[in-house]
Amino acid sequence: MPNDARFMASYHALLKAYGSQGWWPVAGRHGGKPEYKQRKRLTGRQKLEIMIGAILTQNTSWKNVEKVMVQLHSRKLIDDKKMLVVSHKKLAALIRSSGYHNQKAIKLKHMAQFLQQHPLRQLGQMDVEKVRILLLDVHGIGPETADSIILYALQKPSFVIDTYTKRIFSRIGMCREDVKYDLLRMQFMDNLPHDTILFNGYHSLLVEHAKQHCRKMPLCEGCPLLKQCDYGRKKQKESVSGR
DNA sequence: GCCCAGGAGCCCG
DNA sequence: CGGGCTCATGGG
Repeated sequence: MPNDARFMASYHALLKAYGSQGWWPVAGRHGGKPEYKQRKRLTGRQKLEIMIGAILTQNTSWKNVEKVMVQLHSRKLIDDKKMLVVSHKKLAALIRSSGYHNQKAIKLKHMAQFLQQHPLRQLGQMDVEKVRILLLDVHGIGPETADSIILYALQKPSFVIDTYTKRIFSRIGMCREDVKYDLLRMQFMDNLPHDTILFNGYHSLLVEHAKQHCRKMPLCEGCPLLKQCDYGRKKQKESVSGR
């Protein structure tokens, strides 16, 4: 299969425009306000925090999740065993502001249960695709959540596809709008070196780009991907030919 | 009030 | 397999 240089080219264009975007927001070890920090090693608690955040942020803005994370910290609930003990009612009430709280409370418990059978230490030693299969088997963990956990918590190279990634790459003409998750993921992984830092940085840049320019209603002015974007070029042409 | 936000499960043909 | 529905809160 030929190597498609456009994947790397888009990365460099985004990096140049937005700069290095850092990692998943992880609270400092004293709890408190989450901040973007580049860490070489993560503690087990930080990994668990990322896994919890990955579930809570499903179809939800991170802003809404932040408040919940502070709550969970102060109740000392960033702990898989405690999460299994606390009642569904109490847990759901605590995570209320992240939305879908009833479903997410169930999902968190399933994940905590999963960690009893497969502790982080064990997952850390496994091959990416193998962990992925295990994670996908957990109720509440779909493909994006699984890849987020693998990439950001386990720090292994699994490319995360989200609505932003699909939106950006379908607009620039590199995939269909309704592309299947696993297909787009494979395209990224077939055309990029499998490097955690790269996958992490790339995905973070896509998030930033989707917020700044490639919104649902796109702001094409000053877009760093304009030159490689079908949609942007088409729009430019229209404005030149009058209207 | 409306729209949207870093999805996933379930049900049904 | 794939489309359609449901789950819920908070910010712009």
